[in-house]
Formats: sequence, structure tokens, C-alpha cells
Amino acid sequence: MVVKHSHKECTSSLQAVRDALDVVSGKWKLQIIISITTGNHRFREIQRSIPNISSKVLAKELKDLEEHELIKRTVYDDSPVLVEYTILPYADTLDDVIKALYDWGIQHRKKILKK
Amino acid sequence: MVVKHSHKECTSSLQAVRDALDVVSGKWKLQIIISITTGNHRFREIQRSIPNISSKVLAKELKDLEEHELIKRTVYDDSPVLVEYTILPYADTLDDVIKALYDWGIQHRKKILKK
DNA sequence: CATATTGGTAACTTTAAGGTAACTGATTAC
DNA sequence: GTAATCAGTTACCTTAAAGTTACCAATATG
Repeated sequence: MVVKHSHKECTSSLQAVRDALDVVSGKWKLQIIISITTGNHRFREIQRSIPNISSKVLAKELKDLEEHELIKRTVYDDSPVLVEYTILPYADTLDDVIKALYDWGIQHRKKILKK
Repeated sequence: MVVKHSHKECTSSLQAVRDALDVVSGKWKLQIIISITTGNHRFREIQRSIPNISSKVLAKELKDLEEHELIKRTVYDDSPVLVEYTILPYADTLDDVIKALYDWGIQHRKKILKK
């Protein structure tokens, strides 16, 4: 466990874990990151690439990701306005987190299913 | 990112990430694991150690954790019935996940706050 | 005898996330 | 001239998770 220490130490470190989970969990965030990473940069492009996501939810999630500095929103003020979303280098810092989750998820599914 | 590969590969690996998040995310799961790890083994003990958790939620979360084989529920059939919850060794396999989340959470909070 | 503790369960209410549909105003395509 | 596309916003509705309250039967405590 994160802790062989005191309960207090443990619970205080929970905030950090929760912060990370905020960014990474939820139904859409990783899908959106993947979509942009794989070449979709316009709002409607991203939306079309992710089955069943609504404009409303996509708009909100994009805002969240932008606040967390994982993606960048650039407005090119031609007419009609053009908006582009790109992945920021900071998003790469999530690699370890995602890899850890992925690895554990894979082995866990094997373990639970083989019973 | 997890992926420099195709969109399809990415999205397929999402299930593993989601599996892991199911186990680790949520308001209570880690708090309960911590509580048991630090010496609370009885239902009411655990409940008292975690502020504001209701019997209902605790009972449900304990069942989840048991299904995932992270904890063990043992009933000693004395009268009155005694129930004991203990951490299984399998819970230790979560260490890497929690550490990755923790590390990222710490640095992320620093980064967002110093702005 | 009354009250508290044990490990929960049942019924009900609240909250939050997400879904649905319609709409914007400017521009292009048919 | 009608419809579609762009990037969203708004108001409303549904659903699931979580919280609230009360309760159980057995035992121990004062």
C-alpha cells in the first residue's frame, strides 16, 4: 500500500490521488485525449470520432482539459471562426499514470475472469 | 500518451484503464483500504474511522472490495456474530497504480497552484 | 429495566452526471 | 431559397450514486 505509515499520513495523501483521478477518470476524458492525439483537432471532428458524445458534454470536458493544461484551444478568427484543439506536452506526463492503470486493469480482468 | 498507435488500439485499451479505475476511484474505496490496513477490522470500527460514511455505503463498498479480492470478510460464528475484514495480499498489487496517481497528483497541484 | 453495541438492511430523498432537443449567427453548398 | 456546417449554449429531463433515517435481533453494560 501507499502506506505502511500512519492513518493520518495516508489520508492526507488521498488528496493527491483524488486530484489525479479528477483528471483521468470519467467517461470521456481519455477518449477525448486519444481522439485529439490521433489527429482530430476541430470540435465537430472530435465529436464525430467519439460515439454518442453530445456537444454539451464535449464542450465541458474540453474546458476541463484546457484548465488542467492538457490541451490547448486556439481560435483563428477567420470568418467563420475556426477553433483548434491540440495536445500539450504536459499531457505526456500522464503516461505513467495511464500505463499503471492499464497494466493493472489487464491483469485484474484476467484474474477475475479465470475464476 | 499511452498511444502513438491507432485510434482503434487506444480505445480498446480504454477498457483496461476503466477496469482499474472502477476499483480505485470513487470517494470511499481507498479510504476503506487505508482504514483496514491501519488496524480497523470490524464494521463499526471502520465506520467510525471514516468521517461521514454511512452504514449503507460502507456495506456496499466492502462488498465491492471483497468481489475484487482486495479484502476478505470472515464471519466468526460466536454469539454475537463477529465479522472481520482483512486486507488480502492482492491489494498490494495496487501499489504502483496508487503511487503513479499520487506522484502525478502532487506535481499537478503544484503546477496548477503556482500559476 | 433501559440503553448501547454488534453488522448490517429497507425505504425514501437528494445530488450530480449525463443525455436530449432546440437554437444561435455567420457562411457555404445545392 | 433551403439546407448544412461551424462551435458551441440553453433549458429541460433521466438515471444512478450517494446520503438519510429508521430499524432488526442478539448481547452486554449500568
